[in-house]
Amino acid sequence: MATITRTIREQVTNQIRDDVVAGKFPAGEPLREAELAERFGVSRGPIRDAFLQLSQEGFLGYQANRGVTVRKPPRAENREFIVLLRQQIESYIIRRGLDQLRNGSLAPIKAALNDLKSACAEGDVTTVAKCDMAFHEAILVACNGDEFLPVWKWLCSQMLLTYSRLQNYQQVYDEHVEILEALEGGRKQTAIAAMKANIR
Amino acid sequence: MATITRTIREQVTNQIRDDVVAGKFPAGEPLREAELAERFGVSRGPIRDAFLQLSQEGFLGYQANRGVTVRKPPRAENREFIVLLRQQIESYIIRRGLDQLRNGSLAPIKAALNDLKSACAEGDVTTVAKCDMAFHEAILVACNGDEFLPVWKWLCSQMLLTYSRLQNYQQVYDEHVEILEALEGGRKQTAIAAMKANIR
DNA sequence: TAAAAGTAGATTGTTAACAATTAAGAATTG
DNA sequence: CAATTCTTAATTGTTAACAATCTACTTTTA
Repeated sequence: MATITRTIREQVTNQIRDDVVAGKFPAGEPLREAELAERFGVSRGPIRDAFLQLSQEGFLGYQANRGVTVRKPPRAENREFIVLLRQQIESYIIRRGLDQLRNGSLAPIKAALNDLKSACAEGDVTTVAKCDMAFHEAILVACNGDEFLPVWKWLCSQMLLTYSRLQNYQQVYDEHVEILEALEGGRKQTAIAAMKANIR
Repeated sequence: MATITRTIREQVTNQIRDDVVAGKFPAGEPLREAELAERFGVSRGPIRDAFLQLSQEGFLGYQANRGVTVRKPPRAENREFIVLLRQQIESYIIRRGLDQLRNGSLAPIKAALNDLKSACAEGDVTTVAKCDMAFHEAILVACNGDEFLPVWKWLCSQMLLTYSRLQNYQQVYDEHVEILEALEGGRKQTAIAAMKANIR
């Protein structure tokens, strides 16, 4: 996945996020600073920072003086609406930014697709989910959509809390190939349609 | 405004957010931990936490080892889209949650409206902006929309970075009265329409 | 002179000790 | 016995010292 992490806070944040997505912590149970600090072999500082950030991202719930807990996934009706919002954001960014997309900027997207291919072959749900998001994020960045990354990430977090995706990894991969090809050919409407179909 | 703050991190976060909204820091200029720590008479810890949170909220931009800066407001075209998203979220929450709204839950909304009235009389843009948002937030909470608060707040932050609202405070207040009356009467469509007209 | 390498100061990142708060059970009181 | 008040252990919040990193400037070198 080639994620460069400058600080140990980022490492810890990424690790905890992955663990939450992987369902390693029971939803509702509190996460203890000291416990995780010991597990990672660091002080409580970076752990606290990670908790704070992941609360903002929507994975954890925070209460003053009472710590954090894993958030429960959104109710089905709300999830539908969240999916809709995410579709709209990605559509908007492609519609507005695809034209400025240089050929060189396709490289990160292709790399993300490649990671996704490996993950699908591997067959690990969590990794597939991560690579799936990374692919979409690469598109957003390439289309100058950085401004929307925080909202987009929040929406993704809520979707990831119930990533009950089809088991057919081949199809997951194929859908993304379709998106990339449309982007590459500059076929804006096709790309948007393929992207919408993929987000669910 | 009656905002209870348990920890000094919350106090500091709120204060800095207000100052950013009030335009007290020039956009692009870095904010220094030590400087603000001294100004508030606290250590750097809570300041760092505040920086981290406000970065997530969209007010500040963060770079590892290089601190934070005030974010530039979104470009006009993006702002339009942000407004659209916020309208959709508030519409959705009212549509889905107004029916369950007990009469007792109207109290916080009325209180917020009262605060807004004072702020409009006072005539301070920043306070009006804050009370405006507080009113909408009260509605979202009353309609069980807590789940969406983080995204909603992010969208608001981006709007607040360019709060170039009409100078007519009387109209601002009147628009909100209209919303409350529709809610009170259970006229869902009217409430949604009034709310959409108010968000811009 | 221009580019590269080194250096000092400023700034952020991390740690560990200390303070404040919370939660749960024991003791007390009516 | 039920409700309330203490007490204590666990946990989070805050602080200040220390470490790592970056920035701008100076020095070196071709």
